[in-house]
Amino acid sequence: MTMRIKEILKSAEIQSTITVEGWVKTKRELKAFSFIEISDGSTMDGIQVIIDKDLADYDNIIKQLNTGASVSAEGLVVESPGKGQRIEVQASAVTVHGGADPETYPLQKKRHSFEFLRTIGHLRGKTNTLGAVMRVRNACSTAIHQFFQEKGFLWAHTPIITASDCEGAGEMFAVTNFDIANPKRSKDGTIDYAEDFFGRPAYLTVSGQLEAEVMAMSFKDVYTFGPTFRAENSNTSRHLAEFWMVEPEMAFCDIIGDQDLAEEFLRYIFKYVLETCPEDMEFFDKRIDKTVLGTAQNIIDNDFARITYTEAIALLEKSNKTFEFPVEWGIDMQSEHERYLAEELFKKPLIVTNYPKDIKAFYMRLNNDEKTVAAMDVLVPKIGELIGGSQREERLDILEQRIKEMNIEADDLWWYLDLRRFGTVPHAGFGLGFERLVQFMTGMANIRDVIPFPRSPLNAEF
RNA sequence: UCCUCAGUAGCUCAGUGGUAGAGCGGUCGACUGUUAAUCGAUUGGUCGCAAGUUCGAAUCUUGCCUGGGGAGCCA
Repeated sequence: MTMRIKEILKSAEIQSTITVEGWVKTKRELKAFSFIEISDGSTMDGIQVIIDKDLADYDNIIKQLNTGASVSAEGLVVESPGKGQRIEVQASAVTVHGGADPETYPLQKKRHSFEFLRTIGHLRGKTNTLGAVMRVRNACSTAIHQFFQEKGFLWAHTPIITASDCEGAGEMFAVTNFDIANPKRSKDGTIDYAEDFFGRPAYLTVSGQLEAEVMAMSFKDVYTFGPTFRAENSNTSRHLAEFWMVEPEMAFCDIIGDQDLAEEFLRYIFKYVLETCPEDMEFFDKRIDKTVLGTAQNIIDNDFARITYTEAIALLEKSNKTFEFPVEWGIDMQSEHERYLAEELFKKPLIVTNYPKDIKAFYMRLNNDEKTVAAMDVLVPKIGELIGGSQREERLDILEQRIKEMNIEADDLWWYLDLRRFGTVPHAGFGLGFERLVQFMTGMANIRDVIPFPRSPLNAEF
């Protein structure tokens, strides 16, 4: 295997002969020779290759080496006399694998809008910004696994297809092998799901949490990291129909331990990415959002603010700001409220805990005041809710009571309730929207630009 | 789904009732160890789609489609 360009730029020895493989970023033709900049996605910078006019078939090769063409170039590594790069390659043999007609190749040597790049999703990974995004995204994934593995968490592969429609986290996509124009029907005309593949209605998962709880009851500390699906007709810069979610779940853990983990987790990831992708992070800070590096450092250096929901409402009430949605105890906080707290008041991530029970899910642990539950949201500037978690209700009688109050079908949850019958224990966990994390970290304004193949309403082209 | 703004050359946009424009890109040439090279010339259009008003519509009206921003829902 040949060296990646990142390695070549870092450690190729002067006067050694190497082979560069990649795609042409720019070509600059001079009279006696040409400069070709080649990149392979391993790093932001390309490598400069000099092709001398003496090279066999020079005119034909140069004619093909337009932006986007694929090429292998063998040559001698030399110190670069020009500014802007330490080394360059004096080509001795060049193979063009595939040209890219400049009349029709959509990527130009200039800035493109992200809206336009979304229309050429199959090519946009070749751009500086999307390249940097994908490398940071990769580093985030690695950091997540490394963080949990170092702590002894078990990576639990929770199902993508689920038959329980009681997860309560949003609209679901149906999964069926019926001919949807002609599904099997009962005598009364309704669709007969007993005849469907699973013998019952099935859906794409909206959360792996309930299954993660199952795994935590055997393995103590577990996490999920996989795709999640929401069918809401939601069109915003922070929603996807298919996104990746990270969900740790810890037995013998309360809401305080949950918050501690969330904070340590985010700090670890930011640190890892700053160490492994410094050029990409500098690029974001310089070209995308000037607060990127400051935000990262802020997370690494400072504790998150921690307040209760009740305190948050009090802060909003005395803020003297007029909100579109009026503030009073019991409301579900709106985006404008969360953003005020995170962006203006605290100017850093904050964790809000102990929300009113009526606005939270059935599985969250009821507090002693019997009005609030042990929920926690991590709110960050610009994104809003990055993490949502809770201590889970481990007491069977109270959980059954809550399920009844919220009119949820308890029969479907028999296995979930069994966890409280057989060796129940206080436990807690949270869910993190992976793309929101990448968005927050890179400063990218639209979540569709931090995933290679975004899925959103009317968008599944690539 | 709601509110709002937009859709004109490959890209980014100007043109707001009277002959469709600029910059970038592409092409050709010149020049130069260049680096989003530079300079000159040149190329390029079903003005989102459909209907309507008008002597005349990119421009005004209506409907639809698509995209951006915001909201809701959520991670």
